[in-house]
This record gives sequence, C-alpha cells and structure tokens, in this order.
Amino acid sequence: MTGARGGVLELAVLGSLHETPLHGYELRKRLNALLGMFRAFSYGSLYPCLRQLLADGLIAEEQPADVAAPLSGRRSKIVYKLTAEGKERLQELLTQAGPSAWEDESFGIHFAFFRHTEAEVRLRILEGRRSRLEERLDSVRTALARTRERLDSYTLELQRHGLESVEREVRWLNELIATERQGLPSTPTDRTDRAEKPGSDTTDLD
Amino acid sequence: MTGARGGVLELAVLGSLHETPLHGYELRKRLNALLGMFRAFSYGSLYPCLRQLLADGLIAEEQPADVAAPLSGRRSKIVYKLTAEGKERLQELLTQAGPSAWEDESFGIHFAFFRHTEAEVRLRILEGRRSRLEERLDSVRTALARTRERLDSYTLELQRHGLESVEREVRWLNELIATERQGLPSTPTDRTDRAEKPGSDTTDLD
DNA sequence: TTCGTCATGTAATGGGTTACATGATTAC
DNA sequence: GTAATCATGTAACCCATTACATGACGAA
Repeated sequence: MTGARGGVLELAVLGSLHETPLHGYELRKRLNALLGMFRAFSYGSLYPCLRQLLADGLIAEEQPADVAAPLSGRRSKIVYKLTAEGKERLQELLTQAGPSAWEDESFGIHFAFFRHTEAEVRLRILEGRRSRLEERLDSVRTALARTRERLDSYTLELQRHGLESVEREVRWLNELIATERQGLPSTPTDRTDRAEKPGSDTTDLD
Repeated sequence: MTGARGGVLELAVLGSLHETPLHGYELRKRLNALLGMFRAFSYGSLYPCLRQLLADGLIAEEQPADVAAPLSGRRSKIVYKLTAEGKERLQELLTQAGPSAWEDESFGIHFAFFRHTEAEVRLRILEGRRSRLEERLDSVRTALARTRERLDSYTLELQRHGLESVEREVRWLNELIATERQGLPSTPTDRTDRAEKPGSDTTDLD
C-alpha cells in the first residue's frame, strides 16, 4: 500500500485532475511547476499513488475513443480523470481545516487549491498556519534569549535568518488574512455554532 | 536498524555532542532550539539514533563517577560524549561538500556546525546550495512564464511568495559567500587540482 | 498527592525516495 | 540510427514519526 491515502500526494493529484484530465508524466510536471519552490514529487511515488486512487475508484482512465485519434490498439499515455467519488473525496480534503492543512509539508498544496475551498475554511487554515509559525517563533526566541552569548557567529546568523524568514511569512499571512476577512462580511461576533450560512458559496467544484 | 547512518540526525547528534556531553532529553531540546525554524526531531528518532551511535562506538556513556554526585546506584540520566571514532566520523561528515550538505533537509544542520568546517568546504557548500536554489528558480520561472495566464490568483500569489522567498535566500547566500571569500585569499585563479593548501586551517575539532 | 516536566525507550507505520527496468516517440 | 525526452512502472530501502508505555522527581 504505497501511497494514496493520508499523504499530500492524494490531494495534489485529485486537485490537479479536477482542473483537467491528465496522464502521470504531465501531472508530475504540473505539480512540480506548481509547488517547485516547496517540494518535488518523484515518479516512484506518483505512479503507485495513481494506481491506488484508481483502485479506490477516485479516478478513472479516460478513453479517447472516438474523435481525433482513430488509431486503434495504441495507448501509451494513460489519461486519468476524476470520478464522482473522487470529487467528493477532494471536497472532503479541502474542507479539513486542521494541522494536516497548515503544516509545512501540506500548507502549500492546500493553498494552491484555495480557489476550490470555502472562504471560511481558507481563513481557518491561514490562521492555523500563522499561529503554528508564531508558536515556533516564540519557542525559538525564548531559547535564543537564554543562550545567545555562547553561540558562534554562524549559529547566530542561522538563527537570525531563520527568524527573519518566518517573521516574513507571518506578515504575508497577516495580509492574506486581512484580505480574506474583507471577503466575508458575515459573523460579526464569534459564533461557536455554525449552522447554515445563507450566501456563503465559494466552493465551485462542479 | 532505525536511524543512525545517513540521516541528518547523525550529524546533528555528533555535532552537538562535540561541543559538550549531553543526555538525550537535553540534546533534543538543544537541537530543536538550534534548528527550530527549519525542522524538529522527536524522541522516537533520537533515542534509537543514540543507541545506534553507541553500538557503533561513535559515542559513549559518560560516568559521573567521583565528584559532586556521590549517590550510588542512581543513574536516570544517561550522558553521552563523543569518542575518538566519533570525532573522526564527525570530521568526515563535515568534510562532505555534496548534495547531502546543501539540500533542504540537511543544509541547516551543516551550516549550524560551520564553525568546525574547513573554510573551503564551507564555500563549496554555500555555492552548492545557491546553485541548487537557482536551478529551482529557473525551472519554476520558465514553467510560470508558459502558464501565467490561466492561473488563479491564489496559485499566482503562492508562486510569487515562493519565488520571493527563494530569491531572498539566494541574496543571503551571496552575502555569505562574499564574506567567506574575503576570509581565504588563496587560489587566485580556479585550480582543478587541489593538492596541499598550506595555511588553510580552521577545522579545530581537537 | 497529584500534576507537570524530566527522562528513556519501543513497535508499528508512514509517506516518500532511489535506483532500476522498459519501451514509445520525436528531433536531428 | 541514435540520442533525448516522453512515458510507465516496481522493489528495496530510508529516515523519521506517531502512539504508546514506563517511571523518577519537584512543586503546589
């Protein structure tokens, strides 16, 4: 059971395939173009993942069948498309606003598909990531304060650069959150129960 | 065989223990304070790693024995120290200037112990990382140029932020490299053979 | 005496990579 | 016709995590 459920790949594949049907090779290129700054997937993980998703019925092979390529018997590319079940599963993944959405490995992928994510979920993910980073800042800052003197210049420089990067990402998140907030003028005060919300559609997904 | 050879942990442990003997719990705290912005280790990987390193003879238990704690039979903390072999191994790890030193997962740890790394090796690692990042920039930039139009605003923003972060790190590396170069006024032109280099000591390590 | 944190460990699992193997198609 | 790149796949391994289990010690 190498690779479909639980990993980031599942979302990455499902999300990509939702936009348009693709074959494995092309899918990988797109993914690495999309997330290239953060991570890169290899074929060794992608193909087994596709196989698993196929077995689970979340994706299906797409037959070119009739038009534009009448050659028979030739099928080297295997183009996959999302099934109805697959769309459901994708929706499920995109609705989860928990650590699995805002940790380092997964945040980028989730963000990349924000277009298909509900506005409220987007906000909670952004805030989740921000507080995750702030936690990190706090713990490193306090640890640093206690030991700053006995650190060599390289270690110090690493700390400085690390802090700066994370602080920068927090600022970036702040801006995003502010923008998102303007988008949803509902929930004036904080509500613990979240029943129906009349005009809050942003999901698209079909 | 969970965990000692090959991983980043080996270097992290050996490097930390070189500065001062430590027990596992404290070691982990230090490591996570040192590298907290980049990654975090768990006990589940640290302890098995220590066990392995102990078995390999790279570290040894340190007996408090005589002074300052005369209570007998009590030994809840297990303090480890580097052996001669361990120091050798550490030196070996710190001399490797290859992908294993400048990839995302490992660069931080290598940088953190630059104090114990030869000046030339430092330079090659910094340059290696820089060109690694530049490769990434290139491939993402070209891919982006071909598909910019059909990208939604979230994807675009992710790309922008990713590019900016990496560009920023490249600039940081540029500065570091410049500083390093001032430190070693040898090799006026590029030499393919690198035989002895008389006065290039910075290693310390005993 | 109970709670937090210090302290050490193990088993199961996980999610992905590397390296390998194969073959079709395109460009020169 | 041969080299590059497109395209698909598998087996072995890797490095670390999660979750669990245990217990000592200090402070409230």
